[in-house]
Amino acid sequence: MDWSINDIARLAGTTSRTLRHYGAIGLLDPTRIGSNGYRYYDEGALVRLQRILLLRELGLGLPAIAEVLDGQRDDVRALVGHLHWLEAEKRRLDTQIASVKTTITKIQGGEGLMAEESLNGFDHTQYKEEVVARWGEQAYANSDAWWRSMSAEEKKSWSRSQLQLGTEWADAAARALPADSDDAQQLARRQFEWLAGIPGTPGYPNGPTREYFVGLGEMYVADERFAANYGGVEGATFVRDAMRVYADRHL
Amino acid sequence: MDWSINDIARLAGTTSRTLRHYGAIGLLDPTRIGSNGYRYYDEGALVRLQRILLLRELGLGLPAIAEVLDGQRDDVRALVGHLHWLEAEKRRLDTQIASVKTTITKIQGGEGLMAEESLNGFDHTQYKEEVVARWGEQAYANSDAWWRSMSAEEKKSWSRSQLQLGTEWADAAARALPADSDDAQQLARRQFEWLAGIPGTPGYPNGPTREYFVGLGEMYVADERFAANYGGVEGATFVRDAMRVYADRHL
DNA sequence: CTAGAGGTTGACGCAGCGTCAATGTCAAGG
DNA sequence: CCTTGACATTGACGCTGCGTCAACCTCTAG
Repeated sequence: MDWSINDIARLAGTTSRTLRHYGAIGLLDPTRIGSNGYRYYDEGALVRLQRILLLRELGLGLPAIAEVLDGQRDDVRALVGHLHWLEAEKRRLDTQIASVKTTITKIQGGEGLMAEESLNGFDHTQYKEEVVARWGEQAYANSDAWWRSMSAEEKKSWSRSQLQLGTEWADAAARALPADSDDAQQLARRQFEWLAGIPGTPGYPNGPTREYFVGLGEMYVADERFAANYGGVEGATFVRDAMRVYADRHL
Repeated sequence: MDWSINDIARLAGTTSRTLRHYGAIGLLDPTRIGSNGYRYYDEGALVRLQRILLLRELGLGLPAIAEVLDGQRDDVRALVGHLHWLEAEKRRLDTQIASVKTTITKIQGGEGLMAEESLNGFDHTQYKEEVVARWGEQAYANSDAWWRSMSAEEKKSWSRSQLQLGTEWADAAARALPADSDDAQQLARRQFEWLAGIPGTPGYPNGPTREYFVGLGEMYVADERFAANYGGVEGATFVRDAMRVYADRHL
Protein backbone atom coordinates (compact mmCIF):
# COMPACT_ATOMS: atom_id res chain seq x y z
CA MET A 1 0.00 0.00 0.00
CA ASP A 2 1.68 3.15 -1.12
CA TRP A 3 0.80 6.63 -2.29
CA SER A 4 1.88 8.96 -5.02
CA ILE A 5 3.74 12.11 -4.19
CA ASN A 6 0.72 14.35 -4.11
CA ASP A 7 -1.18 11.86 -2.05
CA ILE A 8 1.18 11.86 0.90
CA ALA A 9 1.72 15.54 0.47
CA ARG A 10 -1.94 16.07 1.15
CA LEU A 11 -2.01 13.45 3.87
CA ALA A 12 0.78 15.11 5.71
CA GLY A 13 -0.28 18.62 4.91
CA THR A 14 2.64 19.71 2.79
CA THR A 15 3.52 20.00 -0.88
CA SER A 16 5.07 17.75 -3.48
CA ARG A 17 7.84 20.28 -3.97
CA THR A 18 8.81 19.86 -0.35
CA LEU A 19 8.90 16.11 -0.73
CA ARG A 20 11.16 16.37 -3.74
CA HIS A 21 13.36 18.68 -1.76
CA TYR A 22 13.58 16.24 1.11
CA GLY A 23 14.44 13.56 -1.36
CA ALA A 24 17.12 15.71 -2.93
CA ILE A 25 18.84 16.38 0.37
CA GLY A 26 18.45 12.81 1.51
CA LEU A 27 16.11 13.59 4.35
CA LEU A 28 13.27 11.43 3.11
CA ASP A 29 13.64 9.10 0.18
CA PRO A 30 10.67 7.64 -1.65
CA THR A 31 10.01 4.06 -0.69
CA ARG A 32 10.01 3.09 -4.31
CA ILE A 33 10.51 4.73 -7.65
CA GLY A 34 8.49 3.47 -10.59
CA SER A 35 10.00 2.71 -13.97
CA ASN A 36 8.40 5.93 -15.13
CA GLY A 37 10.29 7.88 -12.53
CA TYR A 38 7.29 8.45 -10.30
CA ARG A 39 7.91 8.47 -6.57
CA TYR A 40 5.87 6.30 -4.26
CA TYR A 41 5.79 6.40 -0.49
CA ASP A 42 4.53 3.89 2.04
CA GLU A 43 3.37 4.18 5.62
CA GLY A 44 6.89 4.10 6.99
CA ALA A 45 7.73 7.10 4.88
CA LEU A 46 4.55 8.78 6.03
CA VAL A 47 5.48 8.34 9.65
CA ARG A 48 8.92 9.71 9.02
CA LEU A 49 7.46 12.62 7.12
CA GLN A 50 5.14 13.44 9.96
CA ARG A 51 7.99 13.46 12.40
CA ILE A 52 9.92 15.72 10.09
CA LEU A 53 7.05 18.16 9.81
CA LEU A 54 6.47 18.08 13.52
CA LEU A 55 10.04 19.05 14.23
CA ARG A 56 10.00 21.65 11.54
CA GLU A 57 7.01 23.34 13.10
CA LEU A 58 9.13 23.67 16.17
CA GLY A 59 11.66 25.54 14.11
CA LEU A 60 14.39 22.95 13.83
CA GLY A 61 16.57 23.04 10.77
CA LEU A 62 16.52 20.21 8.28
CA PRO A 63 20.07 19.01 9.03
CA ALA A 64 19.26 18.88 12.74
CA ILE A 65 16.08 16.97 11.98
CA ALA A 66 18.03 14.50 9.90
CA GLU A 67 20.39 13.83 12.77
CA VAL A 68 17.59 13.31 15.21
CA LEU A 69 15.62 11.00 12.96
CA ASP A 70 18.66 8.95 12.12
CA GLY A 71 19.33 8.50 15.78
CA GLN A 72 22.63 10.29 15.65
CA ARG A 73 21.44 12.88 18.10
CA ASP A 74 19.26 12.62 21.11
CA ASP A 75 15.99 14.33 20.37
CA VAL A 76 15.65 15.95 23.76
CA ARG A 77 19.17 17.31 23.59
CA ALA A 78 18.51 18.70 20.14
CA LEU A 79 15.31 20.36 21.27
CA VAL A 80 16.90 21.85 24.34
CA GLY A 81 19.67 23.29 22.24
CA HIS A 82 17.12 24.65 19.87
CA LEU A 83 15.25 26.15 22.77
CA HIS A 84 18.29 28.11 23.83
CA TRP A 85 18.68 29.47 20.35
CA LEU A 86 15.03 30.45 20.25
CA GLU A 87 15.32 32.30 23.51
CA ALA A 88 18.44 34.10 22.37
CA GLU A 89 16.56 35.16 19.28
CA LYS A 90 13.76 36.43 21.39
CA ARG A 91 16.11 38.55 23.45
CA ARG A 92 17.57 39.93 20.26
CA LEU A 93 14.12 40.91 19.13
CA ASP A 94 13.38 42.50 22.47
CA THR A 95 16.37 44.78 22.35
CA GLN A 96 15.68 45.60 18.73
CA ILE A 97 12.11 46.48 19.54
CA ALA A 98 13.31 48.76 22.30
CA SER A 99 15.74 50.43 19.92
CA VAL A 100 13.09 51.00 17.32
CA LYS A 101 10.77 52.51 19.87
CA THR A 102 13.31 54.96 21.24
CA THR A 103 14.32 55.86 17.70
CA ILE A 104 10.73 56.61 16.83
CA THR A 105 10.26 58.84 19.82
CA LYS A 106 13.52 60.56 19.09
CA ILE A 107 12.46 61.28 15.56
CA GLN A 108 9.10 62.52 16.70
CA GLY A 109 10.92 64.57 19.27
CA GLY A 110 12.16 66.64 16.38
CA GLU A 111 15.55 65.23 15.62
CA GLY A 112 14.80 64.15 12.13
CA LEU A 113 16.79 61.07 11.36
CA MET A 114 19.82 62.68 13.02
CA ALA A 115 22.67 62.10 10.61
CA GLU A 116 22.94 65.69 9.47
CA GLU A 117 23.05 66.62 13.09
CA SER A 118 25.51 63.87 13.72
CA LEU A 119 27.94 65.63 11.45
CA ASN A 120 26.82 69.21 11.70
CA GLY A 121 26.58 68.94 15.39
CA PHE A 122 30.34 68.81 15.39
CA ASP A 123 30.86 71.21 12.63
CA HIS A 124 30.79 73.83 15.26
CA THR A 125 31.53 76.63 12.78
CA GLN A 126 27.79 76.54 12.73
CA TYR A 127 27.77 77.82 16.28
CA LYS A 128 30.45 80.44 15.75
CA GLU A 129 28.31 83.30 16.92
CA GLU A 130 27.33 81.72 20.18
CA VAL A 131 30.82 80.61 20.97
CA VAL A 132 32.37 83.99 20.22
CA ALA A 133 29.68 85.87 22.08
CA ARG A 134 30.06 83.79 25.20
CA TRP A 135 33.72 82.90 25.33
CA GLY A 136 35.51 85.18 22.93
CA GLU A 137 37.19 85.13 19.58
CA GLN A 138 40.21 83.25 20.80
CA ALA A 139 38.21 80.32 22.10
CA TYR A 140 36.52 79.95 18.76
CA ALA A 141 39.75 80.19 16.82
CA ASN A 142 41.39 77.51 18.94
CA SER A 143 38.51 75.21 18.63
CA ASP A 144 38.23 75.78 14.94
CA ALA A 145 41.90 75.10 14.35
CA TRP A 146 41.64 71.94 16.34
CA TRP A 147 38.71 70.70 14.33
CA ARG A 148 40.34 71.47 11.03
CA SER A 149 43.52 69.73 12.08
CA MET A 150 41.81 66.41 12.48
CA SER A 151 41.95 63.85 9.77
CA ALA A 152 38.65 62.81 8.37
CA GLU A 153 38.99 59.56 10.20
CA GLU A 154 39.62 61.26 13.48
CA LYS A 155 36.66 63.53 12.94
CA LYS A 156 34.53 60.55 12.33
CA SER A 157 35.52 58.54 15.32
CA TRP A 158 35.07 61.62 17.40
CA SER A 159 31.65 62.21 15.91
CA ARG A 160 30.67 58.69 16.70
CA SER A 161 31.57 59.03 20.32
CA GLN A 162 29.62 62.26 20.47
CA LEU A 163 26.59 60.69 18.88
CA GLN A 164 26.86 57.84 21.30
CA LEU A 165 26.91 60.16 24.26
CA GLY A 166 23.94 62.11 22.92
CA THR A 167 21.98 58.92 22.49
CA GLU A 168 22.70 57.79 26.01
CA TRP A 169 21.68 61.15 27.38
CA ALA A 170 18.42 60.94 25.51
CA ASP A 171 17.82 57.44 26.81
CA ALA A 172 18.52 58.46 30.37
CA ALA A 173 16.18 61.43 29.99
CA ALA A 174 13.48 59.19 28.58
CA ARG A 175 13.80 56.94 31.60
CA ALA A 176 13.17 59.99 33.75
CA LEU A 177 16.21 59.41 35.92
CA PRO A 178 16.93 62.01 38.59
CA ALA A 179 19.69 64.41 37.63
CA ASP A 180 21.78 63.34 40.60
CA SER A 181 21.42 59.63 40.00
CA ASP A 182 24.53 57.59 39.48
CA ASP A 183 23.76 56.95 35.85
CA ALA A 184 23.20 60.60 35.11
CA GLN A 185 26.38 61.59 36.90
CA GLN A 186 28.30 58.98 35.00
CA LEU A 187 27.12 60.60 31.81
CA ALA A 188 28.00 64.04 33.12
CA ARG A 189 31.48 62.81 33.84
CA ARG A 190 31.82 61.53 30.32
CA GLN A 191 30.55 64.84 29.04
CA PHE A 192 33.24 66.55 31.09
CA GLU A 193 35.96 64.29 29.78
CA TRP A 194 34.73 64.71 26.28
CA LEU A 195 35.05 68.48 26.56
CA ALA A 196 38.46 68.07 28.14
CA GLY A 197 39.65 66.79 24.80
CA ILE A 198 38.69 69.89 22.83
CA PRO A 199 41.22 72.68 22.51
CA GLY A 200 39.56 76.07 22.63
CA THR A 201 37.52 74.96 25.54
CA PRO A 202 38.15 77.32 28.44
CA GLY A 203 40.23 75.32 30.86
CA TYR A 204 41.78 73.01 28.26
CA PRO A 205 43.63 70.73 28.71
CA ASN A 206 42.61 70.24 32.32
CA GLY A 207 38.97 70.03 31.49
CA PRO A 208 36.40 72.78 31.16
CA THR A 209 36.07 75.42 33.85
CA ARG A 210 33.07 75.32 36.08
CA GLU A 211 31.71 78.44 34.44
CA TYR A 212 32.07 77.02 30.96
CA PHE A 213 30.63 73.66 31.90
CA VAL A 214 27.56 75.11 33.51
CA GLY A 215 27.13 77.70 30.80
CA LEU A 216 27.29 75.03 28.16
CA GLY A 217 24.47 73.20 29.87
CA GLU A 218 22.37 76.33 29.74
CA MET A 219 23.14 76.76 26.10
CA TYR A 220 21.99 73.23 25.33
CA VAL A 221 18.61 74.16 26.69
CA ALA A 222 18.45 77.63 25.19
CA ASP A 223 19.48 76.73 21.70
CA GLU A 224 17.38 74.11 20.08
CA ARG A 225 20.09 73.26 17.60
CA PHE A 226 22.07 71.93 20.52
CA ALA A 227 19.03 70.58 22.26
CA ALA A 228 18.29 68.42 19.24
CA ASN A 229 21.41 66.43 20.01
CA TYR A 230 20.15 65.48 23.43
CA GLY A 231 16.58 64.56 22.79
CA GLY A 232 15.04 67.99 22.41
CA VAL A 233 14.43 70.62 25.06
CA GLU A 234 13.32 68.07 27.61
CA GLY A 235 16.40 65.97 27.14
CA ALA A 236 18.62 69.02 27.17
CA THR A 237 17.06 70.22 30.39
CA PHE A 238 17.91 66.90 31.95
CA VAL A 239 21.45 67.16 30.64
CA ARG A 240 21.81 70.68 31.99
CA ASP A 241 20.60 69.66 35.43
CA ALA A 242 22.88 66.68 35.56
CA MET A 243 25.81 68.83 34.47
CA ARG A 244 25.05 71.39 37.13
CA VAL A 245 25.00 68.75 39.82
CA TYR A 246 28.30 67.43 38.53
CA ALA A 247 29.80 70.92 38.58
CA ASP A 248 28.62 71.51 42.13
CA ARG A 249 30.23 68.32 43.27
CA HIS A 250 33.50 68.38 41.40
CA LEU A 251 34.35 71.82 39.98
CA MET B 1 38.00 65.42 0.42
CA ASP B 2 37.08 61.81 -0.04
CA TRP B 3 38.00 58.38 1.18
CA SER B 4 38.72 55.03 -0.36
CA ILE B 5 36.34 52.16 0.12
CA ASN B 6 38.10 50.64 3.08
CA ASP B 7 38.46 54.02 4.70
CA ILE B 8 34.77 54.73 4.95
CA ALA B 9 34.12 51.12 5.72
CA ARG B 10 36.21 51.51 8.85
CA LEU B 11 34.81 54.94 9.58
CA ALA B 12 31.30 53.66 9.50
CA GLY B 13 32.08 50.32 11.06
CA THR B 14 31.26 48.05 8.19
CA THR B 15 33.08 46.23 5.37
CA SER B 16 34.05 47.03 1.85
CA ARG B 17 32.03 44.12 0.63
CA THR B 18 28.93 45.68 2.10
CA LEU B 19 29.68 48.95 0.36
CA ARG B 20 30.03 47.21 -2.96
CA HIS B 21 26.78 45.47 -2.33
CA TYR B 22 25.06 48.75 -1.57
CA GLY B 23 26.52 50.15 -4.75
CA ALA B 24 25.32 47.14 -6.71
CA ILE B 25 21.74 47.49 -5.52
CA GLY B 26 21.78 51.25 -5.91
CA LEU B 27 21.43 51.99 -2.25
CA LEU B 28 24.64 53.95 -1.94
CA ASP B 29 26.71 54.91 -4.95
CA PRO B 30 30.31 56.03 -4.67
CA THR B 31 30.66 59.77 -5.01
CA ARG B 32 33.27 59.29 -7.65
CA ILE B 33 34.95 56.46 -9.46
CA GLY B 34 38.59 56.84 -10.43
CA SER B 35 39.89 55.98 -13.88
CA ASN B 36 41.33 52.87 -12.28
CA GLY B 37 37.92 51.78 -11.17
CA TYR B 38 38.49 52.60 -7.51
CA ARG B 39 35.49 53.89 -5.56
CA TYR B 40 35.73 57.08 -3.61
CA TYR B 41 33.20 58.42 -1.13
CA ASP B 42 32.77 61.90 0.32
CA GLU B 43 31.13 63.17 3.47
CA GLY B 44 27.68 63.16 1.94
CA ALA B 45 28.06 59.49 1.20
CA LEU B 46 29.32 58.92 4.70
CA VAL B 47 26.27 60.56 6.19
CA ARG B 48 24.02 58.49 4.02
CA LEU B 49 25.92 55.36 4.92
CA GLN B 50 25.56 56.08 8.60
CA ARG B 51 21.85 56.49 8.24
CA ILE B 52 21.69 53.23 6.33
CA LEU B 53 23.59 51.37 9.03
CA LEU B 54 21.50 52.94 11.74
CA LEU B 55 18.30 51.72 10.15
CA ARG B 56 19.78 48.34 9.48
CA GLU B 57 20.65 47.86 13.11
CA LEU B 58 16.99 48.36 13.78
CA GLY B 59 16.31 45.47 11.46
CA LEU B 60 14.87 47.30 8.47
CA GLY B 61 15.34 45.70 5.09
CA LEU B 62 17.50 47.38 2.49
CA PRO B 63 14.61 48.17 0.12
CA ALA B 64 12.71 49.82 2.96
CA ILE B 65 15.80 51.80 3.89
CA ALA B 66 16.17 52.96 0.32
CA GLU B 67 12.61 54.25 0.30
CA VAL B 68 13.06 56.09 3.53
CA LEU B 69 16.34 57.68 2.54
CA ASP B 70 15.01 58.75 -0.81
CA GLY B 71 12.13 60.43 0.90
CA GLN B 72 9.56 58.18 -0.69
CA ARG B 73 8.40 56.94 2.65
CA ASP B 74 7.98 58.67 5.95
CA ASP B 75 10.60 57.36 8.33
CA VAL B 76 8.31 57.20 11.34
CA ARG B 77 5.69 55.34 9.39
CA ALA B 78 8.28 52.88 8.14
CA LEU B 79 9.59 52.30 11.64
CA VAL B 80 6.16 51.85 13.11
CA GLY B 81 5.34 49.31 10.45
CA HIS B 82 8.59 47.58 11.15
CA LEU B 83 7.78 47.59 14.84
CA HIS B 84 4.57 45.71 14.22
CA TRP B 85 6.43 43.13 12.24
CA LEU B 86 9.00 42.75 14.99
CA GLU B 87 6.32 42.24 17.57
CA ALA B 88 4.56 39.69 15.44
CA GLU B 89 7.84 37.85 15.12
CA LYS B 90 8.27 37.90 18.83
CA ARG B 91 4.85 36.39 19.37
CA ARG B 92 5.70 33.72 16.84
CA LEU B 93 8.82 32.92 18.80
CA ASP B 94 6.88 32.82 22.03
CA THR B 95 4.44 30.25 20.79
CA GLN B 96 7.23 28.24 19.24
CA ILE B 97 9.15 28.28 22.47
CA ALA B 98 6.06 27.06 24.29
CA SER B 99 5.62 24.28 21.75
CA VAL B 100 9.19 23.17 22.07
CA LYS B 101 8.92 23.09 25.83
CA THR B 102 5.79 20.99 25.89
CA THR B 103 7.27 18.71 23.29
CA ILE B 104 10.34 18.21 25.42
CA THR B 105 8.32 17.37 28.48
CA LYS B 106 6.14 15.05 26.45
CA ILE B 107 9.16 13.20 25.17
CA GLN B 108 10.65 12.98 28.63
CA GLY B 109 7.27 11.79 29.81
CA GLY B 110 8.00 8.67 27.87
CA GLU B 111 6.24 9.19 24.60
CA GLY B 112 9.26 8.92 22.42
CA LEU B 113 8.86 11.24 19.51
CA MET B 114 5.23 10.20 19.21
CA ALA B 115 4.76 9.47 15.54
CA GLU B 116 4.38 5.77 16.07
CA GLU B 117 1.73 6.63 18.56
CA SER B 118 0.27 9.11 16.19
CA LEU B 119 -0.49 6.28 13.84
CA ASN B 120 -0.73 3.33 16.15
CA GLY B 121 -2.74 5.32 18.60
CA PHE B 122 -5.56 5.14 16.13
CA ASP B 123 -4.84 1.72 14.97
CA HIS B 124 -7.10 0.62 17.75
CA THR B 125 -6.74 -3.04 16.86
CA GLN B 126 -3.94 -2.61 19.30
CA TYR B 127 -6.50 -2.12 22.04
CA LYS B 128 -8.74 -4.94 20.97
CA GLU B 129 -8.59 -6.70 24.30
CA GLU B 130 -9.60 -3.72 26.34
CA VAL B 131 -12.41 -2.76 24.04
CA VAL B 132 -13.85 -6.26 23.91
CA ALA B 133 -13.50 -6.79 27.64
CA ARG B 134 -15.29 -3.59 28.50
CA TRP B 135 -17.84 -3.12 25.76
CA GLY B 136 -18.17 -6.40 24.00
CA GLU B 137 -17.27 -8.07 20.75
CA GLN B 138 -19.80 -6.18 18.73
CA ALA B 139 -18.47 -2.79 19.68
CA TYR B 140 -15.03 -3.81 18.58
CA ALA B 141 -16.21 -5.24 15.29
CA ASN B 142 -18.14 -2.09 14.45
CA SER B 143 -15.26 0.11 15.27
CA ASP B 144 -12.85 -2.04 13.37
CA ALA B 145 -14.99 -2.13 10.26
CA TRP B 146 -15.31 1.61 10.41
CA TRP B 147 -11.57 2.09 10.64
CA ARG B 148 -10.86 -0.29 7.79
CA SER B 149 -13.42 1.40 5.62
CA MET B 150 -11.59 4.66 5.67
CA SER B 151 -9.31 5.63 2.86
CA ALA B 152 -5.75 6.28 3.79
CA GLU B 153 -6.44 9.94 3.39
CA GLU B 154 -9.39 9.86 5.69
CA LYS B 155 -7.44 7.95 8.26
CA LYS B 156 -4.77 10.54 8.13
CA SER B 157 -6.94 13.57 8.51
CA TRP B 158 -8.69 11.87 11.34
CA SER B 159 -5.39 11.01 12.96
CA ARG B 160 -4.31 14.60 12.70
CA SER B 161 -7.38 15.86 14.49
CA GLN B 162 -6.81 13.28 17.19
CA LEU B 163 -3.21 14.25 17.60
CA GLN B 164 -4.26 17.86 17.78
CA LEU B 165 -6.73 17.15 20.55
CA GLY B 166 -4.18 15.13 22.46
CA THR B 167 -1.69 17.93 22.25
CA GLU B 168 -4.18 20.48 23.50
CA TRP B 169 -5.10 18.25 26.38
CA ALA B 170 -1.46 17.92 27.32
CA ASP B 171 -1.02 21.67 27.12
CA ALA B 172 -4.02 22.31 29.30
CA ALA B 173 -2.79 19.78 31.82
CA ALA B 174 0.64 21.38 31.85
CA ARG B 175 -0.98 24.71 32.63
CA ALA B 176 -2.61 23.07 35.63
CA LEU B 177 -6.08 24.24 34.71
CA PRO B 178 -8.95 23.12 36.92
CA ALA B 179 -10.94 20.27 35.42
CA ASP B 180 -14.09 22.36 35.47
CA SER B 181 -12.54 25.41 33.83
CA ASP B 182 -14.01 26.65 30.59
CA ASP B 183 -10.98 25.61 28.59
CA ALA B 184 -10.99 22.11 29.98
CA GLN B 185 -14.70 21.74 29.36
CA GLN B 186 -14.27 22.97 25.83
CA LEU B 187 -11.78 20.20 25.28
CA ALA B 188 -14.10 17.68 26.89
CA ARG B 189 -16.84 18.74 24.51
CA ARG B 190 -14.52 18.21 21.57
CA GLN B 191 -13.58 14.84 22.96
CA PHE B 192 -17.27 14.00 23.13
CA GLU B 193 -17.91 15.11 19.57
CA TRP B 194 -14.88 13.27 18.37
CA LEU B 195 -16.22 10.02 19.88
CA ALA B 196 -19.60 10.76 18.41
CA GLY B 197 -18.06 10.23 15.00
CA ILE B 198 -16.85 6.70 15.65
CA PRO B 199 -19.14 3.80 14.88
CA GLY B 200 -18.81 1.06 17.44
CA THR B 201 -18.94 3.56 20.19
CA PRO B 202 -21.81 2.74 22.53
CA GLY B 203 -24.38 5.41 21.84
CA TYR B 204 -23.31 6.08 18.25
CA PRO B 205 -24.41 8.11 16.36
CA ASN B 206 -25.83 10.31 19.10
CA GLY B 207 -22.60 10.52 20.95
CA PRO B 208 -21.17 8.18 23.56
CA THR B 209 -23.25 7.16 26.52
CA ARG B 210 -22.43 8.57 29.89
CA GLU B 211 -21.16 5.21 31.03
CA TYR B 212 -18.88 4.81 28.04
CA PHE B 213 -17.60 8.36 28.24
CA VAL B 214 -16.70 8.15 31.90
CA GLY B 215 -15.29 4.67 31.53
CA LEU B 216 -13.10 5.79 28.70
CA GLY B 217 -11.66 8.50 30.91
CA GLU B 218 -10.80 5.88 33.50
CA MET B 219 -9.15 3.75 30.88
CA TYR B 220 -6.96 6.61 29.75
CA VAL B 221 -5.56 6.77 33.23
CA ALA B 222 -5.34 3.06 33.81
CA ASP B 223 -3.64 2.12 30.56
CA GLU B 224 -0.45 3.91 29.91
CA ARG B 225 -0.64 3.24 26.22
CA PHE B 226 -3.65 5.53 26.19
CA ALA B 227 -2.21 7.87 28.75
CA ALA B 228 0.77 8.45 26.52
CA ASN B 229 -1.51 10.23 24.08
CA TYR B 230 -2.54 12.76 26.67
CA GLY B 231 0.72 13.68 28.30
CA GLY B 232 1.27 10.63 30.47
CA VAL B 233 -0.60 9.59 33.57
CA GLU B 234 -0.77 13.10 34.90
CA GLY B 235 -2.24 14.43 31.71
CA ALA B 236 -4.62 11.51 31.46
CA THR B 237 -5.81 12.11 35.00
CA PHE B 238 -6.63 15.64 34.07
CA VAL B 239 -8.46 14.45 30.98
CA ARG B 240 -10.44 11.94 33.00
CA ASP B 241 -11.49 14.54 35.55
CA ALA B 242 -12.53 16.98 32.89
CA MET B 243 -14.50 14.29 31.13
CA ARG B 244 -16.26 13.33 34.33
CA VAL B 245 -17.27 16.92 34.98
CA TYR B 246 -18.53 17.12 31.45
CA ALA B 247 -20.54 13.93 31.89
CA ASP B 248 -22.06 15.16 35.12
CA ARG B 249 -23.17 18.34 33.46
CA HIS B 250 -24.42 17.08 30.13
CA LEU B 251 -24.98 13.32 30.06
C1' DC C 1 -7.01 10.00 -30.31
C1' DT C 2 -7.05 13.68 -27.37
C1' DA C 3 -7.51 16.40 -23.47
C1' DG C 4 -6.40 17.10 -18.88
C1' DA C 5 -4.57 15.85 -14.55
C1' DG C 6 -0.40 14.71 -12.55
C1' DG C 7 4.63 13.36 -12.75
C1' DT C 8 9.68 14.42 -13.81
C1' DT C 9 14.02 17.15 -13.80
C1' DG C 10 16.32 21.59 -13.94
C1' DA C 11 16.98 26.26 -12.50
C1' DC C 12 16.02 30.96 -10.81
C1' DG C 13 14.55 33.75 -6.77
C1' DC C 14 14.74 35.43 -2.12
C1' DA C 15 18.14 38.61 2.00
C1' DG C 16 22.37 40.18 2.80
C1' DC C 17 26.30 39.91 2.55
C1' DG C 18 30.85 36.31 3.67
C1' DT C 19 34.18 34.29 1.28
C1' DC C 20 37.17 32.71 -2.16
C1' DA C 21 39.29 33.41 -6.84
C1' DA C 22 41.63 35.60 -10.47
C1' DT C 23 43.59 39.80 -11.56
C1' DG C 24 44.84 45.00 -11.72
C1' DT C 25 46.99 49.21 -9.13
C1' DC C 26 49.84 51.95 -6.27
C1' DA C 27 53.48 53.36 -3.07
C1' DA C 28 57.77 52.09 -1.09
C1' DG C 29 62.24 49.80 -1.08
C1' DG C 30 66.44 47.41 -3.30
C1' DC D 1 63.55 49.24 -13.11
C1' DC D 2 61.76 45.55 -10.68
C1' DT D 3 59.67 43.50 -6.77
C1' DT D 4 56.76 43.12 -3.00
C1' DG D 5 52.83 43.76 -0.37
C1' DA D 6 48.72 46.21 0.66
C1' DC D 7 44.57 47.40 -1.39
C1' DA D 8 41.23 47.55 -5.39
C1' DT D 9 38.27 45.37 -8.95
C1' DT D 10 34.78 42.17 -10.85
C1' DG D 11 32.58 37.70 -10.84
C1' DA D 12 30.38 33.91 -8.63
C1' DC D 13 29.16 30.40 -5.14
C1' DG D 14 27.14 29.61 -0.47
C1' DC D 15 23.52 29.80 2.94
C1' DT D 16 17.75 28.32 4.25
C1' DG D 17 13.81 26.06 2.49
C1' DC D 18 11.28 25.65 -0.45
C1' DG D 19 7.81 28.65 -4.24
C1' DT D 20 7.46 29.12 -8.78
C1' DC D 21 7.94 28.76 -13.55
C1' DA D 22 9.49 26.03 -17.64
C1' DA D 23 9.87 22.32 -20.75
C1' DC D 24 8.67 17.91 -21.23
C1' DC D 25 6.78 12.83 -20.14
C1' DT D 26 2.75 9.62 -18.47
C1' DC D 27 -1.52 7.91 -17.32
C1' DT D 28 -6.57 7.80 -17.45
C1' DA D 29 -11.03 8.73 -19.11
C1' DG D 30 -14.07 10.05 -22.90
